[in-house]
Amino acid sequence: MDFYTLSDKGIEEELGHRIKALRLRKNITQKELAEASTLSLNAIKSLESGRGKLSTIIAALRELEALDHLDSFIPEISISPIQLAKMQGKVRKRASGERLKDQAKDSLEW
Amino acid sequence: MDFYTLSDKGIEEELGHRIKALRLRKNITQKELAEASTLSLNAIKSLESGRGKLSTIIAALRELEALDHLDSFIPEISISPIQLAKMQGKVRKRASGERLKDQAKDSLEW
DNA sequence: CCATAATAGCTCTATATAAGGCCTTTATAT
DNA sequence: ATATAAAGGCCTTATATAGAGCTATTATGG
Repeated sequence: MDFYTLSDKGIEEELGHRIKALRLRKNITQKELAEASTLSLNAIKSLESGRGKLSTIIAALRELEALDHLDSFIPEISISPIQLAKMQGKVRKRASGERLKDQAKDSLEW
Repeated sequence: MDFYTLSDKGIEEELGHRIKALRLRKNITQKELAEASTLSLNAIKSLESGRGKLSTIIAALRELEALDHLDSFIPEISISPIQLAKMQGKVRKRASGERLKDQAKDSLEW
């Protein structure tokens, strides 16, 4: 699925549906998931409709045995050898240099 | 990385760091990211320290051109042919049947 | 078709995040 | 080494989620 074609709200709903699907795959109720993850029933309901905090999502995914998906969610950034050489092995901790105009931020060399 | 070895808080921090790395890869400041995603500077700071709402994460990832990662975050569930046959082609909308005891929820046939 | 349990949908209160501002710390360019 | 700006931290107010409880709807098993 291409998330770029969806609105933010659309993405939230899609992710909520997927969390619900994970729960149904294990055939457990919202109430059971809530108790197992020490979240409220309301938090689970909200999560499955696409709303919630990161901490809530993580607690639920742990019970659903789906934490491993988080790794590909926001992958570790690999720094290219070229950049590493340019930086003389030092890792950048802040954005710096001339601030770019809106358009120019795409297609950066790395 | 194996998230199951981390605490919920540890996972939150790791994801925050990764979002920060995504931003630095584009060499944009927290302020620029905030303005581009119509979020507050505070929301970006919180996000990079591991706190935030799902809607905030999505808005930020859109600007960071990392929305595609969300697809593997919580993947669509594939229903096994065996289960589909058992259900006579009907998709389950609720958990049902005997409620299982805590332990028995693992290793479900699907 | 019926009984029942799962879940959706609401209210109210408590708590956390979001927004905006200000000050301090520190990475980076010169 | 220094000037500067990015980023961290803290404060206040607004807003959204979390928690608890209740009723209404509806999928599911019998």
